[in-house]
Amino acid sequence: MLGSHMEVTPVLEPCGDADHPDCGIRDVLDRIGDKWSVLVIVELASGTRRFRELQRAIDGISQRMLTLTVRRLERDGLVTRTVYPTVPTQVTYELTERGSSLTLLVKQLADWSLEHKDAIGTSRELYDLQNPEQTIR
Amino acid sequence: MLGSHMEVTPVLEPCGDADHPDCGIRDVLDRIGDKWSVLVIVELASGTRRFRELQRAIDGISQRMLTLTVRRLERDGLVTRTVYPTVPTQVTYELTERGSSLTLLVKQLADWSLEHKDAIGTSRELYDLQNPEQTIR
DNA sequence: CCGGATCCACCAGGATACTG
DNA sequence: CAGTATCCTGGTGGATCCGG
Repeated sequence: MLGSHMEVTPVLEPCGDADHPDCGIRDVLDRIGDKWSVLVIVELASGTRRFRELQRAIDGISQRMLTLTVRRLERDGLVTRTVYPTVPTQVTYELTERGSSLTLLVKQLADWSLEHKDAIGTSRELYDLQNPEQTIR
Repeated sequence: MLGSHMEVTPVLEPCGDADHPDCGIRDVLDRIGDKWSVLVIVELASGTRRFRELQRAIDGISQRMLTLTVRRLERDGLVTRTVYPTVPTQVTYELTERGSSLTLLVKQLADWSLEHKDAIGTSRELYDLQNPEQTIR
């Protein structure tokens, strides 16, 4: 304990430097940090959905991005894709158990956000007021 | 309960559509879903850090991105920035209480990732094997 | 040491048209 | 209905140089 600065309770392991190149956090964020993945997961958390149902449920998502998003989730084993040989084609998506375990995390995120949303908004207004002509955003 | 498909326990509220435009999850992800924010938060979770210390601790981050990242965190009230009128300038960054509350979330993310990392890797290999010539990633 | 200012490359993601 | 194929643009982030 001869360090030059105060250390606090190390709830988190160091990561991100050359010695500890990967604490795993970036993995999750690369998976759910994109624009649509969480919304798909949230929707599927309510039950099995067809392609069109997902697209209608998620406002603003393009056909292309829904396809890409759902493919990646399938590749990671977070959702299953079931094709029924009907005509026209019918495809359903469902969370796997692994995917369901993610919904718990997502709920934590949502709770934290709702809890601090207002305060953060206030902080931003104050910051922008005290720092005019800033390009931060 | 006359719906056409099975519903599961609604641990998560619906969100993302026009009726429920915002469940708040995107807010958090816009804040910590970027390339560097979490790493900065993780590093600051161990204690106060100077600008150079942060840059050395976080492998690969450019000066510009560290500045931008830390500014955004400051704007949101997640870190405090303290300037000491020495020469050359000395600046320290520290997590606020709000920022510290985020480290709990980040830890959940890291735990989930480490727990499922291997299985996801296996799923991907299997998927890529069964679906050659794919542009998914 | 701590940045700000510029320039630039890349790619996530939108729009559109077409197919089984 | 459930995609695939193309084209195109805005923004993220890297590299570099400069200044207090």
